This record gives sequence, C-alpha cells and structure tokens, in this order.
Amino acid sequence: MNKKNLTLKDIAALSGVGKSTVSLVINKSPRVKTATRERVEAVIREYGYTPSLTARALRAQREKIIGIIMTRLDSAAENRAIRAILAEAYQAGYDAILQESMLDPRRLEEHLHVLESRRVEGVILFGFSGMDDVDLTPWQHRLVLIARQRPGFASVTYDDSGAVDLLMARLHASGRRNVSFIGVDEQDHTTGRARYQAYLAGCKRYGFSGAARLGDLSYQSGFTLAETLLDQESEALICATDTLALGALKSIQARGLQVDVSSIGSTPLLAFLHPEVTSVRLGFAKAGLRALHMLLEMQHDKAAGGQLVLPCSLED
Amino acid sequence: MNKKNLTLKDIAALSGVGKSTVSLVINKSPRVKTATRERVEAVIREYGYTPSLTARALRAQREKIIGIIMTRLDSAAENRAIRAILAEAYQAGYDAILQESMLDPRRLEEHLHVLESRRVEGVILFGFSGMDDVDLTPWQHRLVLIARQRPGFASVTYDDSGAVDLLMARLHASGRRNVSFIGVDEQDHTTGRARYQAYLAGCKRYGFSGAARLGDLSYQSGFTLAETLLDQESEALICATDTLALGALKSIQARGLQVDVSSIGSTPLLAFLHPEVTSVRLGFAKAGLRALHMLLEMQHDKAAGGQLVLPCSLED
DNA sequence: CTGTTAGCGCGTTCAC
DNA sequence: GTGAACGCGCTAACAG
Repeated sequence: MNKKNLTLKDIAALSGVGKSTVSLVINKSPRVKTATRERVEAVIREYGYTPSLTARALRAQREKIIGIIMTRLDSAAENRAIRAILAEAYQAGYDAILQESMLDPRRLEEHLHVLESRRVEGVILFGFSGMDDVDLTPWQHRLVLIARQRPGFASVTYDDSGAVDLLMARLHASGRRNVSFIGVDEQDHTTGRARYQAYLAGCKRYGFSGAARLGDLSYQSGFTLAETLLDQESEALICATDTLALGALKSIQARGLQVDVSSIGSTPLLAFLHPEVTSVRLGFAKAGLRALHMLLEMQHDKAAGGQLVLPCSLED
Repeated sequence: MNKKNLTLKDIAALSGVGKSTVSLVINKSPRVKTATRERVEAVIREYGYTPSLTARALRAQREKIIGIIMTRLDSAAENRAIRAILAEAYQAGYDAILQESMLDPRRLEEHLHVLESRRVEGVILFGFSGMDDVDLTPWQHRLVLIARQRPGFASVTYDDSGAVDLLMARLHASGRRNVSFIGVDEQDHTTGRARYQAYLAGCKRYGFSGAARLGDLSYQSGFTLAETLLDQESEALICATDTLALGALKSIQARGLQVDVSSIGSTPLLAFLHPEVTSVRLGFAKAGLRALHMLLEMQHDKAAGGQLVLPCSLED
C-alpha cells in the first residue's frame, strides 16, 4: 500500500529497458525510438514515478536551490521582494530555502553554514546592521546582498538618500518651510543613518527648519516620537518608513494636527489607511528580481554581479 | 583559488586515513582512536570541509527538509505560524522549502510535485477554499493541513465558530442587542462560512438584531461593507478578520460612528492602531508548532496525526 | 541509429 | 580502522 518511492531502475525493469534509456526518455533525448519512448512514458505515468532531484543534484554537482535569508518574515518590504524572487526562481527551476536572521549575526552564520551543507547554488541575503563582522568570503561569488553593500560583493540597494530627496524637493516645491523627520537610529546604516543624513542635507539645501527624532523600526516608536516632536506649528513630517508613518499618523490623528506626512516604502496598507500620505516607492519587488537575476548570472560569469542601486520613484 | 568543494574522500587522503574513518569522526563514533580523530578534525577545520547533506540524504533515503506551502507570503496569520515552524524545524535539524500557492490549486499541484521530486519528508499546507479538488492521497501520511480539514488527513484548525461565540457572548454580557457582522464569502468554508454561520446562530441564541455583509479578505472590502452596513443606530460590529476590521474601522472613524468593534486574529497592528477593539487570538504560532510536531511524529508513527482544533482565547 | 553496460558523485555501513 | 557495496540518476563509451 505504501507505494515506496520508485527509482529509475524500477521503471527500467518495469518497461523492459535499461536504466539509461529511461534517463534518456526523461531528459527528452531525441535518440530514443518513439515506440520505446511511449512505452516508458506510459510506465512512468502509470506508477507515478518522479525522478529524485537529490540524486540528480549529487550527480550534477549542482543543487538547484537557493537560500534566502531574510531579517524578519513579517517585514512587508522583504515580503514583497521574496514574493518576486520565489515566483521567478520557480520559473527558472529553482527552489528556495527560507531562513530568518532576526537581525542576529550568530543566526546568520548558522544559516549560512546550513546552506553550505546543502550545497545551495547561491544566497540572497537581506542585510542588516549587526552583520558587519560576519565573514562572507566563502560566498563572495554566489551571494547577493539586498539593502546593504559590501566591497567586493554583489548587491542591490535602495536609494535611501534619493528617496528622502524626492520628498524634500516635493515639500520645497509646495512651499513648505518647516519639515520634521522621524527616523531610525544611526546604527542602522541605511534606513537609519542614510535617510537621516539625507534629511539633514536637504534641510540645509532648502533652508528648512524643523527637528528630528530617531528611534527603532516599530510603529510604537513612530507614535512616541511623533508625540514629542510635533505640535500645532508643525507643517510637514517625513518618516523614514511606512511603519513609522503609521505610528506617527496615529498621534497626528488623535491630536487633530494638520501635518503633511510623507514616508518611504509605499506599502498598500498605508496607502489604504492614509491615501493622503505621499510615500516613495523603493522598488522592493524589483530589488528581489534583480538580486535573483544577478545571482543566476553569477553562476555563469563570476565577474557578473556588481553593486546596483535601485532608483526610487513617487509615481504609482 | 576557487576552493572547490572538498569531499570526504579528499579529507581522507589529506589526513592519511580511509573514507570511512573520516565518516566515523564526523559522526562522533567512539570507535576511533583519539589521536586519529584529532588529526582528522584538524584537517577538516583547516580546509573548512562541510559534509554534503545531499549525499547524506541520498544514502539515508531521507531528506531532512519539509515543504511549507502558504497561501500568501503577506498573510500576517500565516506569517506567525511560519515563524514558529521555521524556528522549531531548525532546532530539529530540518530546513524548509517555502512556496506560495496564491490560492491557486494548479500552483499547489505544481508545488507538491516539486516537493515530491525533492523527496521532502513532509509538507505543511495552509489550506484554502479552491483546493478541494487537489488530490493529496500520495501525501496522506506526511502532510499536515492548517486551517482546513480533510477526512483522513492530519490537520490543525482554528476554532472559527468558537471565536465568534466568544465575541457574541461578550456582547451579550455587556447588554448589546444590535450586532452586525462583516465577513467573507461562504465559498471560503472556514473564515467565510463557519464564522458567518456562527454569527447567525449566535444572533438566534441571544436574540440579537443586526445585519451581515460578506465580501473578500481585503481591507478595502471591510471598508466598503462597513459603509453600506453601518449607520448611527449600529451598536456593535463583529469582523471575521482583523484585516476586515481595519477596513471597517476606517469607515467608522471617518463617519464618527460609535460602534463596539470586535474581530478575530489579534494582530499586533490592529491592537496598536485600535486598542479598544477586542480581537480573539486564534493561536497562529501555536498552530504552526503543533502542525510541525504532528508531522514529525507521523514520521515515526503513521497513526499519529489526527485532527486538532486549537482553542481560541480572548486574554492577552 | 538505438539501446546497454559501466562507472561516477559522496557519505554511510558492514563485514573483515 | 578499512575496503567495498550501496542509494539513484547521469553520461561516456560501446555493442547490436
């Protein structure tokens, strides 16, 4: 009853041919007589045989698997990137092993080790601040970083300062003078420092007044910071992420303030709850796609890769 | 330079012993002289050798991999379950291949086929309405369904009607008489029909008046339905999911209605944005955990499994 | 041109 | 502590 997994050899016996003939049939080699092919195919269908990718991988010295290490499963941004990656990888015949680093370098190391054991062909790694000490050298030519750069490594990054610039320019154009900012601690080099510094630079350039507060990535943080940062005088607020914006907007709404809020991420949820908010699209899905493409190219050409900075945009 | 993957054989040669000795060392067999063991271990460390799980799996006839097929990567509920599963699976030495069905039975079939090729040990499948025609027989003893039952299959389901009952009882206790409902089309048997029917039954039991509207799972739908369903007279509203509640609350807030809203899911986001809302915890994380445990037990004991219905709760 | 035999890839296991 | 067989599919070389 428990139809134990059939093997190529079994199929060969059942259809009265040699192992290799079955293999040829499976791999659609034209060098098999049609009659034979059909007989073998019939047997395969009848017994529901599926060749073992494990054996194939062993033989081919090549697992068609990639590892994806995200920081957090519930990051909306990474989610969108992953979705694009999974779909595309699937098309290319790859499967993905998913892991979560939880921003913990130790966990990252462990995960990389597992992926090494599995002989995955490549890794897509969502970078985070604490990972700078992790040695990625063994992966140099089969790893693509997302959201973070490292010399000598392929990467796809978002245009953090460009995104802030877009928002600042827009506020300048609409005549704002007072522009505040809610962001993330500068220990986070991208979402944190880069966006904050871009804000500071923009203030100088456009002559904006306004204050800034930095916290963590949670909406709670957005709320708390907004509470102390904003008052009746506040004209405009830029949030480093949509999540922060969601928190800040709660405070704004509760106090009935009139503030022009804009943020970065362009999450569907934010667009739904607060359509009046301008949010920059960083291109998460595209980032995932490009990262995967890079990775696949790097298989064939070690020189491929490079550091791609994705353009951001305001349009829908 | 390209330190190609070393094999057990290489290590054996480098340390001047036989393949099997290296294998014994790796597997911590006590039958190796300490001196030899240390020499081999030194070589392994020096060259950074990692045994191939692929080869091991082929030999052992057993891949320590499970497949997880979720409906949508961005489902907060599934996300929480997955997170629990990944962490626990990792502890047990398993890795997970993740796939997204997008509620499409065809995609589900394809994914199962891939998992079959990979010879995964088991599958955790997040059920959905359109999947009834998909033949799961070959997976009968190595698959656990979540959020959906099927005769003869192991499953972990949420207590849909129990959750609604909790909310209805609470409203009854606080003296409500007019209770409306926003749900999901009955084609969805669990989130849709079960919760809706529980609402109808509750109305009869407690003598509630109130109307209901069904739509899809989006917050847009929640909003739209609330717009037509609620008015100044509305006392209380039950939403089949937190997402719907989020949509409905937007309408409620915009119109300044006073409605006691409750829902099912207990998402952190909802708790943050609308702490006044009562939301039932269905136990997503626990569901994931239990599903994984079932699956692992089923490896050893075909008879394990069964249909577990998770209790829901109101407390934090 | 069609199909078979043999050996590989890599870690495990068992008899010697 | 070791060689050899094994698990499964691929493929070069070879026979009909």
